[in-house]
Amino acid sequence: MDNIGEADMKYTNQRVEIIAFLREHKGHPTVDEVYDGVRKKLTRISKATVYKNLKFLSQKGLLEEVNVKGVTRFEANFVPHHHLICRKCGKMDDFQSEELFDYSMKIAEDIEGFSIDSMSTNFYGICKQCKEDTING
Amino acid sequence: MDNIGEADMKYTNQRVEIIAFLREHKGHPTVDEVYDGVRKKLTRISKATVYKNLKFLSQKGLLEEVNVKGVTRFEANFVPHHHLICRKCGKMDDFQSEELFDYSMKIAEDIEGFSIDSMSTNFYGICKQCKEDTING
DNA sequence: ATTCTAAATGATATTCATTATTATTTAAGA
DNA sequence: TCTTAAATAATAATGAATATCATTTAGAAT
Repeated sequence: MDNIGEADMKYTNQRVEIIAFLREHKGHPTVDEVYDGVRKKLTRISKATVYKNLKFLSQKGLLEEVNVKGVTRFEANFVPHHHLICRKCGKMDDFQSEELFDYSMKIAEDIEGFSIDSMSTNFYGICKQCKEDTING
Repeated sequence: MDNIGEADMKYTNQRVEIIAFLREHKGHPTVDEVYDGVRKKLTRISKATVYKNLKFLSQKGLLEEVNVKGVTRFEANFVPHHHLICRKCGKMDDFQSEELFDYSMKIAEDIEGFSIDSMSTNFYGICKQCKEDTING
């Protein structure tokens, strides 16, 4: 079995496939996208199982839940990273910057009343595709 | 009438009160909290009107919509700021740092394919209250 | 001030993402 | 292999958010 963590839980095919799918698809899939993807390998999986496991695995710290424009998405990328979010289409890309991470965490040291353990920056703007769409009508 | 922007729209009592409420309550209220608050002044306001206006005013750029732990919240704070988010209770506090804003936007200049116009940092950790609750049982 | 009308509201119905329920199945330890 | 708590599949239930539509109103025109 592929090691997907040491948490106290059963390593069912459903969980293994859900995590594998998210590791192969970095584009912050929605529940339905995970469901459709995993169903190619486990044709009989229930959508309720996908919902329960995405929530369960997020609580266990094996996944991360994000929300853009009211849509819930999931990712399994645990290298500290930031997000580029398009105001128009809602697309969310990852963006790596150790420099920004380090700087931000240093700022966080001075914050009182909150024990900060991680951070992530959201950059907002318009993606290349949407800009082109606007120009071309 | 208090100036709440120059957008092309009717300045109804409902909209004025919703914006006023959010300016007086910086704690990122939920739809229900806005509804309960505004109802003290406009007892006959419909919750559908609150929903419609929160969405409408967000699209007009007069409010901002945020999501924590699957709960939608709104704010009217347009001074650039960051968020302190408690992993346990979901509380979201604002945190100001012009320094961090400037640094991040400078990093953003080098990003290609996205025209960045704003940013906000989310810091994750445990708030004072939750830490005390953990210690005291 | 009065009239006019597109826009907004209130009340309610509807939608649909998410959660709960429950009988059945299964992972993993004895 | 046996045992059992945990997980799954199928489906029902919930509830946040949206749509519908008759009524009202902000703001412009007369």
